[in-house]
This record gives sequence, C-alpha cells and structure tokens, in this order.
Amino acid sequence: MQSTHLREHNLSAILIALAAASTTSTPTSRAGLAKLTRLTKPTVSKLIEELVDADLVEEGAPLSIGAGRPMVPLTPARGTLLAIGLEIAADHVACLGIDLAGRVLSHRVEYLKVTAASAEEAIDLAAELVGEVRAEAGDPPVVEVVVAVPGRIAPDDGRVLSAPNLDWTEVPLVRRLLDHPQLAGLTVRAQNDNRLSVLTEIDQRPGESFIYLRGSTGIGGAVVIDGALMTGAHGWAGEFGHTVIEPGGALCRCGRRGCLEAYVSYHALRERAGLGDDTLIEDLVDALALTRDRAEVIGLIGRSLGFAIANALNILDLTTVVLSGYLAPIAEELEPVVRETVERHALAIEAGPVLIERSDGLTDPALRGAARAALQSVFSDPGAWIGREPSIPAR
Amino acid sequence: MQSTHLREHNLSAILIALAAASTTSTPTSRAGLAKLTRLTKPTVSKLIEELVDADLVEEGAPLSIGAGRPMVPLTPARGTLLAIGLEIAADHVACLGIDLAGRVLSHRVEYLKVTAASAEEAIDLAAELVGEVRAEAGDPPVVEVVVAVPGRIAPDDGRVLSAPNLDWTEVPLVRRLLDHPQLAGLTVRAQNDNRLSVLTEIDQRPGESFIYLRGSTGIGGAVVIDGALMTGAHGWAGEFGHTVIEPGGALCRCGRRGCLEAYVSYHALRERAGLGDDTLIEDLVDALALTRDRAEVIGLIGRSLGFAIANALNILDLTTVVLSGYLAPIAEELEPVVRETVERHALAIEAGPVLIERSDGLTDPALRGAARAALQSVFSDPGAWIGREPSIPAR
DNA sequence: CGTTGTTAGTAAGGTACCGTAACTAACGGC
DNA sequence: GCCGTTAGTTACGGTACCTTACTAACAACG
Repeated sequence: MQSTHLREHNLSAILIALAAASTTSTPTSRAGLAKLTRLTKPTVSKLIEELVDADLVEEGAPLSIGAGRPMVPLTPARGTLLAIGLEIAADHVACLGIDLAGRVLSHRVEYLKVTAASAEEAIDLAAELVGEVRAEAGDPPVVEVVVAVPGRIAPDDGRVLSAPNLDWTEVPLVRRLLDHPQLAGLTVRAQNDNRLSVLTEIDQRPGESFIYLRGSTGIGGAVVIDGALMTGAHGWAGEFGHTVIEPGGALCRCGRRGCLEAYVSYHALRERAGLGDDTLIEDLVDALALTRDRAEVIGLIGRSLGFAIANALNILDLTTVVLSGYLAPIAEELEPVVRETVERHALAIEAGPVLIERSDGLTDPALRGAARAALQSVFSDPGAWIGREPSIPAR
Repeated sequence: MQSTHLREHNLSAILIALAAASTTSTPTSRAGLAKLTRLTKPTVSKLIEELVDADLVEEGAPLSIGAGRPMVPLTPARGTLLAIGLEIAADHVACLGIDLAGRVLSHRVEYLKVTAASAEEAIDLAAELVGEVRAEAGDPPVVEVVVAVPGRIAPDDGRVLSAPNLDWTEVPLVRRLLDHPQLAGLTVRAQNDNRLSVLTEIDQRPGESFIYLRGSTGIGGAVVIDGALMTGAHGWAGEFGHTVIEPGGALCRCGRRGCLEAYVSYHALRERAGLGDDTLIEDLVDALALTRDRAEVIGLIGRSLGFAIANALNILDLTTVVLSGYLAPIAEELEPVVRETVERHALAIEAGPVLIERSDGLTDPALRGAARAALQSVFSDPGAWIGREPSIPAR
C-alpha cells in the first residue's frame, strides 16, 4: 500500500463508521469516531474537516450529554449528493434518489406493462424519471445510477442477457440509458434485482452472515458473509431457485427437473392451484388457502424451502436465514415447518439453533438497494469527492 | 489504519509476494517485487534490507538475464525459522518441520494404533517427535505448532471434542501438548485434518476459487474463494459429507439418512461390499472392482458426488472442483460421470464448463497443511520477527 | 574495445500523514 | 466559584514513503 492510499483508507473508514453509527440514532462526535476507528482525535479532526468542507459531512448543533464539553454531532451530509436507483419491473418503472444519509430526496413511479411495450419505451421512461428526480432533488452532483432488472446481466457492459418477466433478451440497457441527455456523463450500472434487494437487507443487518431467500415470480437468493455479498464466478452465487430438491421431480422453467423454483415460486404455485394470472403475488398464499387447507400450503412451501436451506446451511455453515418477498409475511407460519425440515437434514444444527427470520420488509427493496449501491462509491473512495482528488492515478 | 501499520502491511505484502513468486521458480529481484507490490524501488529496498537482516529473506548470487545490470535474486530464508506441523491419525503420529521457503527441514513418523493406545500415549509421542524435529533442524526459533486431528475441535482452547477414528472425546490436546518440555512456551493450535489438507491444495492454486472434496474414512471438504478458506459460523463450511443426496436414503453414521458420506466414504463403500476392515483406503476402489463391475463402482461414486457437487455449485457459483484423498487417483475415471450428473442439475453450467480436477496429490496433505498453517503468522506479521517488534500494541 | 542503451539497485532530500503532548473550550456538580 | 470531565484544537515530532538523481553492471553493436 502506498502512503497516499493511507489517507483515502482512513477517510473511507471514518465515513463508513459515521454512516453506520448514524443509522443507530446515536449521535456521534469526532471523539466518538476516534474510538470507533482507533485513530487519534487530531487525525479524525483533520479528516472530518475535509469531509465537512467537501459537503460530505454535516455538523449539528452542540449537544450536551452529561458532564464535559458538549459534542458536535456529525452526520452524513443531507441533500448535497444524489445517488440514483432505477427499477424496471414487469408492471412499473421507478426511480429513487437518496443522499449520503440515505434520506429519500425524490421518488417517482410510473406504471407500465413492460412486456406489452418495447424495451425502448421502458428505457425512455426510465431516463425521463431520472431527469425528474434530479430536478426535484435540486440537481446536486450525481454519484452514480444503478438499475435493477429482473434478469441476467452481462457483468462487463450491462447488457441484459435475458429477463423473462420483461420479455427481454439481449437489450443493451446501460448503453441506451447513457444515450439520453438526463444521464449523459454519469456512471450507470445494471444489476439483478434480487441481488440488489439483498443490499437493503444488509443495511438492516450490518456485518451479519445469513442466507437470503426472496419469493417472487421466481425464487431469488443470496449469501451474505460478514456483511459482504458473495458473488461467485458469474455473480449469481446464492441463487437457490435452481437447487434440486427432488431428483426427477417437477419440470422447471429452466428445463431441468426438481428445482426449488418449480415448487414454491409464484408461477409454480399459481399454476398448480389453477389460479388466474391476475393473482397478485402478495395475495398468493391467501388465494391458495382458499383452494385447500392453509396448513397444507404452508407445509408444502416450508418443506421445500427447508430442504434447500438445509443443503445450503451444510455447505456454508451459517445459522441465519432471512425470508423476503412473498415469503416475508408468512415467515412466522413457515418457521416451524422449515425448522423441522432443516433440523432433520442439516449437520450445523449440532452447533446451535438455526434462526429463520423475516425480512424487515421495507417496500421496494430492489429499488432501495439500487440507490444504496449507487452510494457505495462515495463510501469506498471519499477522496474522489474532495477537491484534491488523486484517487485514480495515471498509469 | 494507523501509520505504524502501514509498514507492517507492506512488509507482509512483500514477503507474501516473494513467497508466491519463488514457488513459480521465477527468480525475483527487488525491482521485480516493486512491480508486483506497486511500491517504489527505494521502499522495497529498505524493507527488504530489514527482512534480510532479520534472516527472513536470503540474497542469492547476482544473476544476469538479458541486458542490464544483473539482478540479485531473493528467496525466503532457508533454515532460519522452523514451522512445525503435527498429525495424529488413526495409525500414526507424524511431525514435519519446514522453513520459510517451505523446505522440509525434518520429518518423523511413528506408527501407533492410536485407538488401541491412550490419548496420553499418543500425545507423549507427538511431543517427543517435536523434540526430535527441532533438534534435527538445528534448533532454530519455532514459529508455531499446528496439530492436525481427524475430528471436531473447539475453536477457543483446542480441545478435541470428538474424533471417532481415534476414539477420542473431550481430549484437551493443546493443553497437554504444552505441558511437555519440548513445546514449552510455544504457540500451539489444533485444527481439523481435512481443513488443513486444503491449505496444501491452496498452495498449489494460489488465488483460485474451488470446491475441495477429500475421500477418506469420511468425506471431508472445503470451499475456497480467491485463495481464502471459507470458515462459516463454526469452522466447518464445505463439509460436504453430510449433504443429503437421497432423502430418506441410507443410514449415515451421523444418525440422519441419505448423506453423501453414507454412500461414498471408505467405511460405507467397504461395508456395503462386505470387504474386511484391513482393506487400505488407497486400495479401496481396486478391491471394489473385484466384487463387481468397475464401471458400476465408478458410476455409483460419480453420481453421488455429482449430485452433491451440483448443489454446491448452484449455491456458490464456482467452476472448479478438486478431488483429493482416495478420489484423486480415480479423478479422471470419475470425471465424465460427475460431469454428466452435474450438468444435469447445475445452473452454473450455462456459464461455461465445470472443471473437475485431481489434487496434485502430494503425500500427507494434512501434515503439510499443518506445517504450512504454522508458517502463516510470519507472513501476516513479519514485523514481529524483526528486532523492532511493535506488532501488538498495549491496550 | 569503447560507446550506447538497458536494467538493478542506492542515496539524499522532501513530503504527507499520523501520533503525542499539551492546551483551550464548555459543560455539570458540589 | 472551583473542580472534574469530556470535546476538540494546536504545535511539534516521527515515521514511512516518494521523487529525483545517481551509480553499478551487464549486452549489443560497430
């Protein structure tokens, strides 16, 4: 490591510690940050001064707690930077702008049957929403734009390889977005919506390790180790949807047999119960419970999930499972069934209980996650947002 | 990060880069290390000087390659430090001493039916071997002692919780070893033998990501991501032995049904074929081939492995599988069967071929891995081995 | 056989960053 | 009003690294 990088490293560490502390509603001072980061007070003071000058950190009014000189509470600056999340879903396009503090500056949703429209149309709409969000937020500098798409995305150039729910194949999404004046000159990245949803969950559970399962039209998932999303060789580690839970079992959309997704996804459950395709995902379980015993429905879903989870826990040796999407509202119902199945199959049980928890259920996790991902570059390299800006040395 | 740590970080980076480079038999100079670590030549020179003074790095005779001033080749020092690996296996106790360069300084094996003897006896023998190895190596400073045990180990105090193949339960291994004069004052750690075996494989594949499967009395395994061993919540991530491959299938030693280990471990295969318990692990497949068609044996093993591997690949999104233990010699035979099974079940296939490779098959991987693990602290904190030694600041 | 070009390594000085020690600021409690 | 306590600043010094420029040692070429 070069000594220039030391400064950037410490700036980043301080900003990250500050952001983490301010989500806990504990006011944080320079002295507090010094303890958290194990740097000395003068060092923190000097670095904080630069962050304040660069409008990345805000000072509050002095605040007295107990004896001693009152602290000057610090928070990530509000409204000075804009991180933009976009979401292109089957029935809507949405855009969310947040600042460093994670506060929503602007939010726009337009309903659009994307499958019925052309990709161009959806992308035009998305760009338009970006323009509106930027304007409403007061047109501060934009950090980055991250687009959530329900499909597979080429890691190199942000092409959408396939997005079945949108009827998209080979759409050069990022390139097309960059053609629009509202996004000219910005950094734009595309990511799978499920993977971005996890970021929202990671925010709620900083530093934890868990398996994330999201029930949606398909089954998405992810593996989080110590607060870091596992990627894998192609970026789809933790996609539990196509874990085989019954060799030679039900036919899956992917062409194989016995995948988890062939049993507990919205599509699979709806079709097997003969429900119409106007059934909303959030109403799925209630609708199923009308066609047969609710306990039976929960049992089917729970046992299928449990089997997939058991295998994952065996391989990963983790203890926490977070259920999201349409699985979140029924997490408490599922818990005993899943737990029983997991305990029958998983070795890790011997080490203690497996926790099966519901996602904190914030709305629009993919959209929030996208905006959150757009923020990331500021935290990992605040130096780039300060006047000096050596950050990327010429080579 | 504090500025004192910068030096340690860079010392460590240089030593690690040097060690990595010298395994590739490419002679490396100060200038070469400067390029590898992205530090400048003067910085590398100064740090290397300290490492040479501390006997951690050796200079060779100047070596001319092409034009320009000849380089001074550098290598990790040989014979100046001793890292000790111990192995306690069912039928022997072994001790290996290596230096920074990974060269074997001394090696001792004593055959002992550990199950027939007391734990005390085995531990006494181990300590004795350590004494002999230290003496033969010329009694240089000992870095650390790492003990490989085929069982589960308490992470905090190195107690062996259970080691079925040794008939051990609750043996305070590390504490007892420290009682012996040969190990007085040393740092001693215990680790599962399979997990240490992986370290030997990681050495051969620096920076790679792969799944490791080791056929032995049981089935051990591990997950390696970018050259780092995944641990999990309790340190047994990647223990594929108890992945369920057939719900409600064959009864396993662990009390559950359908585990991988109940099909392809030495014990399971031997017993199902009615072979005597004097069959050696390395002869297992040949012996099985006498009782029935060899293709059938390979097919059984391959399909079972393939199913477990497919699930793991789906979850982890990796592309390489390394077979070790008794599986290594038959890796080429297994490959088509495993590949076919994996391709039928694994999603990741769509991204390209899955590589099923054999371990490089060094003898005694667990013992080597233990010695290698004992070396680790030098590489991660060379500062502690240099006169200055601030390393662990008082708190 | 000297000249030129190339690469390895060293020397000297400067700079950036952080840490230490001591100080001021601002409060509560007695 | 004094004292103890905590927040934050100032001044200074040390450490580590970088830049620039140099020397060392070789190959290739005419």
